[in-house]
Amino acid sequence: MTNPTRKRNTWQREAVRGALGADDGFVSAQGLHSVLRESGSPIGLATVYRALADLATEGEADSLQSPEGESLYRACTPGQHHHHLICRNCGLTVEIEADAVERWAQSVAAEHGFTQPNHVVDVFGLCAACSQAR
Amino acid sequence: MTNPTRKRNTWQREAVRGALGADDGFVSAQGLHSVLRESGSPIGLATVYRALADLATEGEADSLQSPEGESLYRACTPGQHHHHLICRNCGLTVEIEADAVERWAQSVAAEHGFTQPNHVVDVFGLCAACSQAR
DNA sequence: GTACTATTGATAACGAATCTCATTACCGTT
DNA sequence: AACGGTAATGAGATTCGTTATCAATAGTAC
Repeated sequence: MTNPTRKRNTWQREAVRGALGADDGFVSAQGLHSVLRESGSPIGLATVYRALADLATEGEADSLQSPEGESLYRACTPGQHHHHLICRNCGLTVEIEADAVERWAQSVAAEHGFTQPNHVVDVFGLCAACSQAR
Repeated sequence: MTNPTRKRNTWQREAVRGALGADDGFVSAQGLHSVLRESGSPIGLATVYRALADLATEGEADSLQSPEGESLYRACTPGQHHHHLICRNCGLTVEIEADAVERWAQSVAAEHGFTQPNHVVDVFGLCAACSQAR
């Protein structure tokens, strides 16, 4: 049946995946682009945006909006649904489990007749280090 | 001591407050501006942005980011901390209590040494009506 | 190698939100 | 009721993150 080509492997996508995995916090598309360029890669900005969007829809990356409205991305272990504890000063991120919250969101949605709940649960704060530095 | 003037009452602010209270879902600044203009008000867009930002900091309005990154506002009863269940199709909003989630956010932040937790807990879904319409 | 076409990337376009600054008008004071 | 200091307004310009355009490039199947 000559498997129809659906996705091609390019060094650009690998570069984005690699750079995303190398960072342990949330990064913006522009930030990631800068990092890649500074490390010598001639990758284009639009490509970084596209790669990140793809990774996010494929479940290989988590995405969220910073309080300022920027889209931020972070590599994650696929298949796992989890939330984050993020330092609003240095960007340090801790993955947190929230089974209880999952169930709560589901039930609260169902209670009011809502379907396809898509919850946003993230905690921004100051990490221990940044707290002390003040 | 001739109490120094700090805030002035203008019909523009009242108009924004009124329009915000008249809507029972979350609205964008631009949306609210359109509504006001269509109802004959010559209010300016920048003023709507400023009024909404003020209302939000004064605790008279809740604000959140839509999944698309837009800032949305909604009138709320001051002093009460609550979260929302929002229809991503029609904007219908239900205020939900989440004491359990409050405590969870606090404790999870403390567990990891984070201070000043500022959690974002909102559930987007399809309301009963919009679910049926599909 | 060749052909087909998904992907790339420089740049233009878009849109939400903010800034500028001259004008307006609120409000305490006279 | 008029005055004056100044907060507030608003039209337009500006910023900045993100997406669209489209010709050129480069995977992949054959």
